[in-house]
Amino acid sequence: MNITSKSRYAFKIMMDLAHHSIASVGLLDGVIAPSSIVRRSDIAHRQGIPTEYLDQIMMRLRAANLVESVRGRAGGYRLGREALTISLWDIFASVEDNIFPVECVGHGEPCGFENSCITFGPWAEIFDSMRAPLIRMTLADATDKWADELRMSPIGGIRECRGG
Amino acid sequence: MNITSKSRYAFKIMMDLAHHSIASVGLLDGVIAPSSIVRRSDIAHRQGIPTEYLDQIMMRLRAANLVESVRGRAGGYRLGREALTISLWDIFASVEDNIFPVECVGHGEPCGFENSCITFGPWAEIFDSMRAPLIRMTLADATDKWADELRMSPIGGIRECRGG
DNA sequence: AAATACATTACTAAATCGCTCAGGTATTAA
DNA sequence: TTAATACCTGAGCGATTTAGTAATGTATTT
Repeated sequence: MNITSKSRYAFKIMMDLAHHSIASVGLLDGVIAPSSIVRRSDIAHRQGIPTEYLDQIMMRLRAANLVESVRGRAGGYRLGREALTISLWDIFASVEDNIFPVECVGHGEPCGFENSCITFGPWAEIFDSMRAPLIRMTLADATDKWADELRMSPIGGIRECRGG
Repeated sequence: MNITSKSRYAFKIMMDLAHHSIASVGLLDGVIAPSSIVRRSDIAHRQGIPTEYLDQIMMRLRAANLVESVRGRAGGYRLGREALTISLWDIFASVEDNIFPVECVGHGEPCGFENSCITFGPWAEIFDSMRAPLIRMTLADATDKWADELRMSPIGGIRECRGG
């Protein structure tokens, strides 16, 4: 399962958006207000992502309907649907080019050696079992479980953190 | 979880050795005969791995005690311990340089932004949950479950299969 | 119309991957 | 003893991918 910086950044972006969606929920009793729009430059600054690189990642997230964009002067981004319905697999798969490092799994292109390859059978099960927890864990899970860590300062941020 | 061709080859190698270990089991009633020694050139030929590249992978597998080598004219390799005690995680981790694509997980080196990083918490759980099935699945599981696919012709093999 | 946002394509330096090459050491059958 | 065959090690290299820049264009709002 190939997870590159695109996935790391995409995850940060979605967590940032989810955090700001939460902040705008429940303004009226029982009413979910529309998620507030977050400027891309704010996300880029807070999460330490080069703005132009963030654009490329946003393009993919948008193509997968994971985010919605609002153009114009007061534009920005918001979540494309509820955080509860967005899995980490959705996020990673939408931005990675080759999330399956084994050709015979995923693309569906037969390599022609299915019957003689000693490891053809196992790989499908291996990736299924690795993908399962990613499908199970949602963006809402992540924001809820690590809510304490979501205290993002409006300025500053975490530019130098190359990990998460 | 980075899985490159080193893992793919290593998996093939271990499956090949496991298959030939099985073949030498039970020669005497209730007695496990020592695993037969498999020549590296045979493995390379059967599994379609460049011999010199196989050497490098074998070096790592040996360092992790996943294989034993026997030097000399009739030398070769055999499993370092029972297939039942070798997990896929053991195999992949032994040959991959950067199996964790996120720096703050695995190496234990703090990046210094643990308290402000929005995704620091989730990554540890994500990788734990992806690693778990790899730890759970053993080489013996793979050989048992896909025993039908283990009919390896002594000559020929599966050189061209780039996937598994 | 100016400001600010998003959209898109092309390009590139650096790192990694997959593999080759060259040479070495150890062991044993004959 | 010696030839044969195995394993061991490090350097190097082209192709690919990654991560990020740059330049330019389009859309919307104040």
